Amino acid sequence: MRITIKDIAKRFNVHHSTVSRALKDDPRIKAETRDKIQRYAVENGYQLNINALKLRGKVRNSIALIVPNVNHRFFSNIINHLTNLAYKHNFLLSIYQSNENLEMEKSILDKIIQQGIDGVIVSVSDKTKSGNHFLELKKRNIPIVFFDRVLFDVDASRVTTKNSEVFHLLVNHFVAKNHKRIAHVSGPDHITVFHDRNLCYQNAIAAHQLKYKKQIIVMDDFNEKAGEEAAKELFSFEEKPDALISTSFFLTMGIIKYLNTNNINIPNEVMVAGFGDRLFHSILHSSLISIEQPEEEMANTAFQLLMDLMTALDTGSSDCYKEVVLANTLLCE
Amino acid sequence: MRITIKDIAKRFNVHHSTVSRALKDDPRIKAETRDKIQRYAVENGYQLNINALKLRGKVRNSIALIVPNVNHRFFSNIINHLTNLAYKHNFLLSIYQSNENLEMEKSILDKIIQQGIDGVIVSVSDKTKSGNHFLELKKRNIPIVFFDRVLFDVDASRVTTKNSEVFHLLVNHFVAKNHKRIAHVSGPDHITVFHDRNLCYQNAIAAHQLKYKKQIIVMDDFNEKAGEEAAKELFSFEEKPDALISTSFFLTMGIIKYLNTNNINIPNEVMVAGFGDRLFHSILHSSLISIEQPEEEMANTAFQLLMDLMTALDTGSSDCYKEVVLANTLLCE
DNA sequence: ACAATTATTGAAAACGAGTGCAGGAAAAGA
DNA sequence: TCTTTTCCTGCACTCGTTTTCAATAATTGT
Repeated sequence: MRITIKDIAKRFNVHHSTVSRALKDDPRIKAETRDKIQRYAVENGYQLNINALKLRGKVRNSIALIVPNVNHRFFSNIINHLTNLAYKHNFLLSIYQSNENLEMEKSILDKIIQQGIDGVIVSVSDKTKSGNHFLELKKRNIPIVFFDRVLFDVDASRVTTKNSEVFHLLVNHFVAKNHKRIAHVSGPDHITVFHDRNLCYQNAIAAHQLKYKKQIIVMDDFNEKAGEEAAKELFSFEEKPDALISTSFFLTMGIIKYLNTNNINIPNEVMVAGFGDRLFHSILHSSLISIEQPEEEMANTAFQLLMDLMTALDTGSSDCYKEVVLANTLLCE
Repeated sequence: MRITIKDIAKRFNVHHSTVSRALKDDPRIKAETRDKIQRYAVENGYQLNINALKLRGKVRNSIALIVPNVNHRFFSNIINHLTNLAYKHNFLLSIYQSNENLEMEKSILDKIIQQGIDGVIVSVSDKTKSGNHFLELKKRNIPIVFFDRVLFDVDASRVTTKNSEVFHLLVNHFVAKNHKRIAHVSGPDHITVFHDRNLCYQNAIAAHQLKYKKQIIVMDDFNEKAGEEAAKELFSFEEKPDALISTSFFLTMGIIKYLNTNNINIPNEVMVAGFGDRLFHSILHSSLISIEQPEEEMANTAFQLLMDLMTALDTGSSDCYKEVVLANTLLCE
């Protein structure tokens, strides 16, 4: 069974407060007493009960990371970096997956509040349109950092990426190769990342004065099947595209699958650019163009912003929410 | 700030024990009192402090899942299923990533013990050779279920898969197509899953009385680069293989990349089978053979075994550790 | 030798919630 | 009217740890 400070106290016929002090190297405790208590504690695998500390509000060492799905290179990269950061700073990073499900997201929030989490880094599900359920965190002064898919109706820090340059470069690249019928497979506007990408697509097309403008918005699951169907739809049009931009990795998978099975040549008949995963892209097809998100920088920023919010809590300063916008980059061959 | 039971008590000039009972629908509390307290609690977003309960040992609702890396289809599938199961059973599933790092694994265990986790489902890192650091969990009566990569020197339940049939079928399949120089790219024996696969490879080769037997054991990171190098080594031999079995997804990626860049035709020159991911395999190359692990069944089993261990704790029964071995399956087009 | 200081430890309250037991008030029974 | 029951609520302790304050013992200074 779990050994407590009182067990140790009983063992040496001292008061448990003495043990508490001995274990914390309090100079007031006699060296002899301190040493024997510390030795005994180590030998018997004493671990303090953090619930007792949290009850007294004396500890801040746990961070929750909530993502829609770990099964996604962008998020798993973020997880890798944040895991390392947390380890380095001696925090415990607990990861939660909302499964793109609003009810699950709410349930996770409820439960981590109960557990007494000290800070939250979150990318919301695609069903999340308002941030009401995040207000419970605010009430309890639990700092929030949104990243990638963010909400604007909650006081919190935010890290996002912008695509204005990247879409311009991309369209430039296509046009230079004489591919001017550029289509866009994306997600609905209420998800912030897609909002930006959709807008940037429109702008880039307009800036180059292209007539062709076709956008498929996938509403439900951004999976491989949806990608296949989006491609199918695009190639059922009279004017078929000769360039594709896909804003989600699994959609890209489906698109590639459709193109392969229908013997549509990449990149001669159609050039393809996708958000997501350089590695897979390079294995899948050498001429696939990648739009890369700066995951490491995002993770670093998100972590730093959370630390800032936490120290702001301690020092009592307020109005310390920050917004950081990073730029995505283009990677053609 | 966080509202407590005592705040509510003060508001209505009652004792906090009355509030506690009112919130739990204790029939002894007058309906009128109960209702107004409950209403007030809801309106003010009262959430009980689970640390107070855990301190008294009155609650069991949190499970930790520790995996080497979420960035792996097998593990992310396990995560998906376990997340759903936990949600259904009203548990909080916290996911931790050890980054294939023993020190991190230890640090995670330390911290989740502190947090007061109630049960652990774990697949150990590739650096983990002994289970000493899991004994701290045992001391505290925290039940453990190992899955996939398991340890045998710790009292715990275990879920694994076996490959004896699957390797026989696979070699059969290769031989039937007249591919008899079958090589194996795998990991070191101290990782249980690779131990089984290596053994099954040897057995299957022996059973078919094939002379060709070449095994590349990747020791460090099972990443794409290692796969590329393994393939390079295999094809530097005088007797080149005409069939490959890869036991890790990222190794397969690297192998495919090597084959593609060196214009070695799949499946004519070399047939390839890989553990991992049917979806990616099918996109990568139509003739890729997949060895599929029953993730959903594993997740279900692991969860059930953990529940069993927990109820065993409550009822005081002991010696309830179980071992479940599931079978992997072959998927050739 | 007596006061003043220092070294060392103990006692008790606090954090939030649950619960057995006690007790007062109101309602029912005699 | 008096007793008994029922209803409702309060008290006090518990969990593990920290921390302020008090208290004793030992040591130093004069």
